[in-house]
Amino acid sequence: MAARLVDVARLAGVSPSTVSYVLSGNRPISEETRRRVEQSIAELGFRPHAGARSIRRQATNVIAMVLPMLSDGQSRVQMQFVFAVVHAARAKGMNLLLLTAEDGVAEINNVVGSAMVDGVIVMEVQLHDPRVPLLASIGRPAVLIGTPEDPGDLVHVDFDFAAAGAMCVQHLHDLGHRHIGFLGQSADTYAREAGYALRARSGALDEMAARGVPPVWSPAEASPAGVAEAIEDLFGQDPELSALVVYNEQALPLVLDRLAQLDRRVPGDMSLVAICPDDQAERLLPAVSDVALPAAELGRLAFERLAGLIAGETPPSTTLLEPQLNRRGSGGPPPPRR
Amino acid sequence: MAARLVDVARLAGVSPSTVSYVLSGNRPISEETRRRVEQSIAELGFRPHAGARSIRRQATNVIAMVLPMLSDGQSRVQMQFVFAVVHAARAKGMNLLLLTAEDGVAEINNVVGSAMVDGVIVMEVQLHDPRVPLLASIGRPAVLIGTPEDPGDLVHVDFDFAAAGAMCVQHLHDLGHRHIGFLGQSADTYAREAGYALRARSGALDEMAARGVPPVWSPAEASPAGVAEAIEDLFGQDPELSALVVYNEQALPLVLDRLAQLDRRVPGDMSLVAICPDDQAERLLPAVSDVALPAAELGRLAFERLAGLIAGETPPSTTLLEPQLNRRGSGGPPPPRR
DNA sequence: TTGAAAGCGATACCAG
DNA sequence: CTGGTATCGCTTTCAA
Repeated sequence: MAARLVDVARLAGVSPSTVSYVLSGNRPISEETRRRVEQSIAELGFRPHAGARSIRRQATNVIAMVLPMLSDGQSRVQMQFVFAVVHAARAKGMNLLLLTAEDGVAEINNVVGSAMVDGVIVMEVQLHDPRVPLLASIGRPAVLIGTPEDPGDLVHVDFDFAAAGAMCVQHLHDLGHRHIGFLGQSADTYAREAGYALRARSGALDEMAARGVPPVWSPAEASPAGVAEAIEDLFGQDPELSALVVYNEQALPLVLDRLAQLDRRVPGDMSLVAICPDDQAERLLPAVSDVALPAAELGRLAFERLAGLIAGETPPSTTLLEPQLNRRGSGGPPPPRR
Repeated sequence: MAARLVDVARLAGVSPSTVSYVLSGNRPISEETRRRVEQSIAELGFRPHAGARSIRRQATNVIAMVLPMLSDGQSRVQMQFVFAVVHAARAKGMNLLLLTAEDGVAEINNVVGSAMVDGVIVMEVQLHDPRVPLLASIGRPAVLIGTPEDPGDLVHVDFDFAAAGAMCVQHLHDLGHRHIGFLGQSADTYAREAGYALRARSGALDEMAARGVPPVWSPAEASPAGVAEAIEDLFGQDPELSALVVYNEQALPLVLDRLAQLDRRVPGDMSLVAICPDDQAERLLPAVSDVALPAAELGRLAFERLAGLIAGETPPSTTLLEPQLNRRGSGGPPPPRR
């Protein structure tokens, strides 16, 4: 039922190869012939069969992206990665296949092994990630979003989370704060060795240490109870806390709520800096100063690196986006001693 | 480099057809032969070439999902659709190809026309959606999430937004409220005739009318300023408002913030019911009563319908999930007259 | 229970 | 500038 290339050829009165060359542009075609062929293609609504094509070409024009584990649409950041990649891919006429991390290594093997995709983007890579050696060994184009402990030669792009954490502390310290807490991701994020979480935390804690600020931190679940607990924990460690670095996009609004409940005004009693997507910090009350997490940019970048690899280029194996601070209403000088 | 079927055959000392039959199970194979073949497959790490396979089979085992326009990961609901579909698909060994709505009808045509995918799921269908007639005409398996004005025979799944809107009003009215406002989606959502937005709104407004409640509503942008404006607008229309139906997941936290700013306590001064994903309402302070938007379930359902169509079944062309109310802390009796 | 061989739909080399 | 045809990797009929 679907028209095939031979049908087009017949209708246009040319040979199949000619039609193929009109399609690919790999050989000069007379104006007249091209017109007839294109006319026939339109008339029949012909589309080259992707599968048939992929067997002779060495490519499918499809790339795969591996979603993070347990992903039920929780995190905005992850979504932004995905959307940025789809859009970048579609803009270049490529298609995106989504894989879930649950089946992990096996699924990656499947889609690249069966030549379904030309390359793979893996997000949420962990410090010791079994997918990393796999990707290294299959030797097909692959890009990591995130930095494993040992990336080998694998191309990876990342945000400099350590610098981001340090920058937050530095900002608050510069405002005069000498008692700063770090409110981080959920405990199990650290447990599974998510690089971004570990690096942001140590970036912050190291900077605290370097500046003589007592290093205080707590993980936090993104629920009212979890946040309340984390904040209590932080104050327990240092009752003089006058500033918080929050790296937990989901918990951020709850942190504001909780501080309000505790009658700590932001920024009057407590200053805040977050590491999170910029539009998210901007929308809060008060708008929160942040080190913006450039998720969309990272996604776009990851795609570009992958496209480069597929095209046979040799992109830089490491790219680290530098943090930038956006000052908003949530930071101020520490309150006078009570 | 990648092992091919013939390589397996050679190594196992059998003919290619035998290998193929071992793979497909379409013909009895002696235990001994099967063992040798499977051994060879494992040894060579052989995976059948998906493209080559798709040209003889009538299927690719891949389905496409069309993302909404302008989607930058804004909406949780949309994400949940996507994740639900990927997971459902992966669980059945199928793969998901993501398309963006920007390239619209053309891209759908491309991927199904070129036999890249066995079927398509379209989300965020609008009342008059050009993709609907297209899908109807190509006659390939397709499922809509959402209900266009004229779905024809197209299989679609949806949440009963009209009933949801009505249920919210009913709940508040039953609590004693006689002045209820509806705070909806952004103005342009209505402008582009998003079915869910229009139906939820008219469900609510009709129910208000039926109960003698003055029908009051306002669209709202999901920003502090937008929400402030919408709330002012609502009070301008009816200063006696004691309850709000909020159908705007992104604005919901901002509504709470704004009411707090205006010194209206929830639920003391103002009752609230939201239409939004349940976990989102649950996480607020106070936890918000809601009519849960079953995004994940809709996504799963959409996939199942599509899988049915691909398998040659004839699933019901319409499926409407019924709303359900979750009572939480944000609803109470109206305050005594001031 | 197995093998030989004819395709599937498009591409690209070899000729002209 | 164009045509014939081998070929890609797998499936499936036909034959044994």
